Amino acid sequence: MLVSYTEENYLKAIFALSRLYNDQEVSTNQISEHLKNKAASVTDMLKRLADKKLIDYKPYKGVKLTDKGKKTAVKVIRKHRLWEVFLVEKLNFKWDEVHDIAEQLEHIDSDKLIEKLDDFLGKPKADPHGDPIPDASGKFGVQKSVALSDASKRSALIVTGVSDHSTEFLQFLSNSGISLGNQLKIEEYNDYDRSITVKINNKRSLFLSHKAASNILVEIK
Amino acid sequence: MLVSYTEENYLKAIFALSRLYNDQEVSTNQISEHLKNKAASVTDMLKRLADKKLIDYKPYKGVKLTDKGKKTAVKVIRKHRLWEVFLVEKLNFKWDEVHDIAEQLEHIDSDKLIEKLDDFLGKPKADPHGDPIPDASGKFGVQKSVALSDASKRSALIVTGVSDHSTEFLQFLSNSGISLGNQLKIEEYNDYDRSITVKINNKRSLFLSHKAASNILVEIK
DNA sequence: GCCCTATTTTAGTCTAACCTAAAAATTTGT
DNA sequence: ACAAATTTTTAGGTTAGACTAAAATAGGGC
Repeated sequence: MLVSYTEENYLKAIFALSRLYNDQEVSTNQISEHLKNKAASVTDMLKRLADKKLIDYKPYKGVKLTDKGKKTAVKVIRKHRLWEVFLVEKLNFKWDEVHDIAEQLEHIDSDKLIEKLDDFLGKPKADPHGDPIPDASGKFGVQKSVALSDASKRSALIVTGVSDHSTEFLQFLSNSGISLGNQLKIEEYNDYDRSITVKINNKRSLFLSHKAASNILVEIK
Repeated sequence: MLVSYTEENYLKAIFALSRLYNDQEVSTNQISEHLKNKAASVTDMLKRLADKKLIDYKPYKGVKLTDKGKKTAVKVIRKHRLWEVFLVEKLNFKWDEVHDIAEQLEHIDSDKLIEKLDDFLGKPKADPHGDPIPDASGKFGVQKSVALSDASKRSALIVTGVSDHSTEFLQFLSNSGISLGNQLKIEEYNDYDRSITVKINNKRSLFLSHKAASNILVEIK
């Protein structure tokens, strides 16, 4: 069965949101904010996706992707990230220019094309933003930790370690309420002094200097 | 003003048909056959394209592209052919596999992408089928190819392209052992059904129906 | 010039994907 | 526990782009 451009975007949004919120059910409003359309339109589409067995949908209770829906979403993500690598490494785009173009290219429908592109690029493991590229079977490779200051904005992150082991820093973390295993999401990135605001476990917000952020290690969930 | 995927396909069809028929007005039926839509749907779309000043449309009298429409059509053709070069030269697709994929890629909307792709490919002058690639300003290089069915007997001819890009036809050519750059010479011309016999590279002889010959483009050596 | 045939347009439907406004269900606060 | 606030769904409308069936127009042959 064919999945439209628009349906793919909904599946991708649901996949991203469910990762962000600990694999919980995703609500209609979350999707509507993410895609910037009205909640009523989302309900409409959810019914269509449920008919196609791409999601499990119980009215008022949110949605989850089925295996079929997850497979479709992951494939779109694979295509998106491979195209981003192509744009940056082969066509010399800057990493912050490629998103909108990849947003279009990700919907090109040809399995043979994806695999040949993957070969051409040398089977890269991550895109230019550091986000992992799932393999042809849909598996994401093991994550390598990066500094929080280098992490990409849209992903859900897990605190895995620190690179400054001083008592002062560890105390600072403790006072700030950050500990190993916490989930972080970058909310804002200030170009001026490279400070950031993060949300911890989807609850509190916290301001962090670049210095602090550069010493916190995270991996993409 | 934005031009949709579907509108681009209509403009491309009108451009191709008007070239095929000496820049005359293109009829509703010609377009409907070319795109395999019903004539009523075509009329519908012609009105929309006329509203957007992409075509000149007089009911019952056929259509012509305006300068704006021609510019849009040529840009789509440029994109299509550049992507075909990419697919064949970089991703190692065979020349008869690329049409359907390029048909999707041609609608990706980013001027910067086209120009960077053009640079990456070394600003090619023709696609893998021998069709010329217009430059960024929309100019085609000189083209003097004619249909094999219209070529004169006895001259040495070089295969430069095809006018039917269907997989079926390209496969047929491949099976018949005809490829770009081959030298052909017309040996016999049968008035009854306008079929011909050609000699390929001064070696093998091959029988070709008028239909096949009319879709092979050659230039006089 | 007029009839016949082929082409083209009009009129009315359909579906996907959006929208607004109103109703229904759920969650929250006290 | 129940009223208020929030979220979600329903109902009904819009647009692009397709369709079928019927009406209008154009063009060729006599």
